Amino acid sequence: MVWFRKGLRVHDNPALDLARRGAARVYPVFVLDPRYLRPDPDAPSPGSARAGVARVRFLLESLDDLDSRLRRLGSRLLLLRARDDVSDAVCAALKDWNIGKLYFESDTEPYALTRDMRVTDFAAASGIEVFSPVSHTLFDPAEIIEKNGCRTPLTYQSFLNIAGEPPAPLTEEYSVLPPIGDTGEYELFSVPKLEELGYGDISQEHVPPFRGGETEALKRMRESLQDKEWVAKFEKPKGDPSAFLKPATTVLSPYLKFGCLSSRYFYHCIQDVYRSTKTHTKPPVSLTGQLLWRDFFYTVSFGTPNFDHMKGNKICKQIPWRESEELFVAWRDGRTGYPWIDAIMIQLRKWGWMHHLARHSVACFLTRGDLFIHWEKGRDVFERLLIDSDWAINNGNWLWLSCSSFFYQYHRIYSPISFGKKYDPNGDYIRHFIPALKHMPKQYIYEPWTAPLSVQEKARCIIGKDYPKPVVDHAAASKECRDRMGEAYASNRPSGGDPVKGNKALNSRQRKIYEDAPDSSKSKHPKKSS
DNA sequence: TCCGGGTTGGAGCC
DNA sequence: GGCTCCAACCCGGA
Repeated sequence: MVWFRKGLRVHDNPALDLARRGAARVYPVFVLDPRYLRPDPDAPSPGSARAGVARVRFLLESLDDLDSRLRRLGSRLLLLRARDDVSDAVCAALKDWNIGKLYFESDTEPYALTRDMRVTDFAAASGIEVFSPVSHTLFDPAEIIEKNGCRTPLTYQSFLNIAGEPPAPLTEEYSVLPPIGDTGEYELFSVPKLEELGYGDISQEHVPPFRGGETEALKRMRESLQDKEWVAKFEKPKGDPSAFLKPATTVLSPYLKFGCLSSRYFYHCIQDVYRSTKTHTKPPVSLTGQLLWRDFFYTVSFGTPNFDHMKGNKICKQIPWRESEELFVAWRDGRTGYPWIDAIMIQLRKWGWMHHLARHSVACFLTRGDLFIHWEKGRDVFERLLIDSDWAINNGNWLWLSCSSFFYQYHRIYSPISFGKKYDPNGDYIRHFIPALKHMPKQYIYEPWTAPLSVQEKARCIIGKDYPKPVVDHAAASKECRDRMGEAYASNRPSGGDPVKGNKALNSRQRKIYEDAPDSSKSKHPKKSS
């Protein structure tokens, strides 16, 4: 049996390749997970508690495509439906079909580790051999950590220093797979339509411009790599987050997330392009650098207990984030009154994808920039709605953007007004995703509350009625956030609670008293005074 | 203990 | 578009 979970592809699929070499009959299985798919009527948008309909749609398209590709090779996808736990369904099929060898791609996410452990325990007890190759990432996270003296690398550079060159992908193409075995009494489902999954009326839901599946992934990759100069000059931080008709990146992330595209194959193809150009950019900003970032976050997340939480997470700054359901919901639903922020959140809701820097803008705004709301709240929204949502990368970037880990320059705050304006002064991106602002003149489109009433009337958009007033004043809110971050950092300093050391840092209360003192401005380094 | 480096800030200047 | 300054963070290596 080949058990598909991620890795929804035929190319560079070591689990599938090992299975076809090792058996006369192969059962390619995918189990629909009710924990992932069960409709949640209380969710803020159609879908399950874990996934919005855009990502469910992408998954179903990917399964459909995988099934067609397997059928072309004389096989097919055997789709099972778990009643509750996926591992139970796999174990039942292993037993009922009398399987001798089980192959699946290794998955390092906590949910997957628990699920897979149940299956491997059952297999061991039943005398079933298990093969679980690493092929979702360039490297094996466990191996990287071991090479680093059993310490998890916590900076990109230290990760690069030990990573080296990734293994080559499997490139052998084959025209036939062993046929499927006897499935006995099992009812074989075809891939369901989204409409059949019980998400209610989804006819009004926007269909994202990205279609799931390996076929689409390979096509998209080839199109991206065709422009060799673009590939060679790619610098991630220089991309335009407001570009939506033709995004500034490859938008291969959803395909990498589901494994429709092999990261090793993609890396290999980029290297091919580099060989044909005189010069090319390098990590961290280059295209290969992006794949290495992905592996970096997979490695750190694997080596860090409670990576997806602030509490109990050793690498995460403990910050007293503020509770505000009202502000949180305004952010989540694209009603902050800052058009740049709201347009991005609406793009997320509709497309399940936004440019990386757009994600930065809204993540900074929610956390350390303006609202001072917990990054875990934002993480949950992204995790549910993004079609490329990936546990390691999503959590890693929320830690980054909230200045909780990896990145600490909390005084660098994205302006919800000027950051978008420098890429898109006319506000076309905003006009596209927020129709209410379509006729707002460009000089007011990023700050519509400053438009005179006559202008608002002419644009048929009254602020406070047709489009919300800003929920906070950015200048004041960001100043307050900076102060709060400074206090939180002071409390996090290891020497903060140790009275023995002479150079102890001031805790937040002491610091406040110190800074309120009349002549505090004379010393630039209060923490050094003893 | 010091110093250089850190994928992606903003504002003002040329 | 690129430079500098702003105010100042943490980490890793020496």
